[in-house]
Amino acid sequence: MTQRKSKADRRLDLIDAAHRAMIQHGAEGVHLNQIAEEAGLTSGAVLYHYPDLRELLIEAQHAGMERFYERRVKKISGISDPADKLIVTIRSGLPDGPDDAGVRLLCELGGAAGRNRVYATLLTTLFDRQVSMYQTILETGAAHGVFTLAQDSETIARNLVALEDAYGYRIIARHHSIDPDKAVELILDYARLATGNPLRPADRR
Amino acid sequence: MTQRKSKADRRLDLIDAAHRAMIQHGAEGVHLNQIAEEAGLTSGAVLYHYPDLRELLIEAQHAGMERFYERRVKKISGISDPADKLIVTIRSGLPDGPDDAGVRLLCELGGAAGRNRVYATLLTTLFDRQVSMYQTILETGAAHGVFTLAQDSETIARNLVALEDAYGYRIIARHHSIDPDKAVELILDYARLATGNPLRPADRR
DNA sequence: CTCGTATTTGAATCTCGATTCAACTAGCCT
DNA sequence: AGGCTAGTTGAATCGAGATTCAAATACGAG
Repeated sequence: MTQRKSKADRRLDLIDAAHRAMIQHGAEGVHLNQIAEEAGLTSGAVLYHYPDLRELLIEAQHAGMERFYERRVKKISGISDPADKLIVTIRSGLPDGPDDAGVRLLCELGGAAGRNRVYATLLTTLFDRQVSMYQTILETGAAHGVFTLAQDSETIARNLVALEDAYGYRIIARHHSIDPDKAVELILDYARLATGNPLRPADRR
Repeated sequence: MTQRKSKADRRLDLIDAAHRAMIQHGAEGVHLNQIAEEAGLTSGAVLYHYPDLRELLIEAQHAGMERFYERRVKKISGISDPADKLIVTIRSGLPDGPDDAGVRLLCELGGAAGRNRVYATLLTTLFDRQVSMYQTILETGAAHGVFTLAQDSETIARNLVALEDAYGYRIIARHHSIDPDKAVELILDYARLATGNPLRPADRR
């Protein structure tokens, strides 16, 4: 028999297992047995901890989203120059490539949000948090005089997050001429107009 | 017994029925019986025409996408002023509201595209066609001297389509402060920077 | 009008995943 | 050590939906 764990520990394991299973089989198409296998348990054990599967799936989505956001925050935390920060932030919001697991899951959620209010709320919250993140960067840059905002910071921030989202979908769908680098370039083209800053990526200065 | 139809006619009916069923039950969650009911037939009859259900679903998605695109083309076909045309085009790419059936289906597809190459291709094609549509408008406007493009037309066009897509998702997810009007405003804010044209919506001139 | 066949039905069957639950056991408590 | 209990198993059951197919029938051809 698999090693036993406390209820709390096991639930954390299961959230993780469900997350991995969803990435492989789709947010909505995932099966109980796939989650059980991913956790190294049987379906009965999963049900013991989560009699309602939907609850587990929601927690797993929530965790995945949190992870995505935290990683972005961490990546930019050490950067002080607003222009650099903006560039790195844009890059960190895009998938690494068509197989980026985290972003793929977010895309799946986007599709389900039309039918599922909980997912819709999760995504809306994530969107708003990302907007705030960008707003902070934009306003800091404006205060330091490196950005000259052509529009109010909320408008720019929303458009930046929107562009990120949309190009994420394109990359996941394997658009032949839009890869992560190209997407960064496209988004930066907007950011340059909006901030009045040339925003040269670090490796080209 | 339901009225009999020729193979070709019935297949058209079924594509339509599948489209309606997908809108109600989700692009991937839809069931054979739901399609049959929508078509006024039994499941056996559906299978008779489409032994492989996936083929029907793909054709239905294709049809839905075509319809979406054609409607946009029609809406802007009578407009000659490039600024007006741009504004109307932007509006026509957004859902009417959270329950807009056509756009909801497209959103579902976006989620599935990560796992399904056919859907990915369909969406990529749609994206590129929309980009071309915008490029034409932008370059016509530039040629007439009403637009002063801040970037090459492909960049602007791609960003416009991307913004449209992303705000479509937000609207479908019922973002509390982004409705179709607000989304148009946000996209126009970018379009103004990119075209150098004030782009006043018709009702405010 | 009648035959022949393409289309449709509906009931039987199949499939597969969810759900239940009695039995089993790992690990804690005393 | 021995018992207690929470966690886990696995086999049985359930159920929803897909699939099959013989029978029924609408409709066109001749």
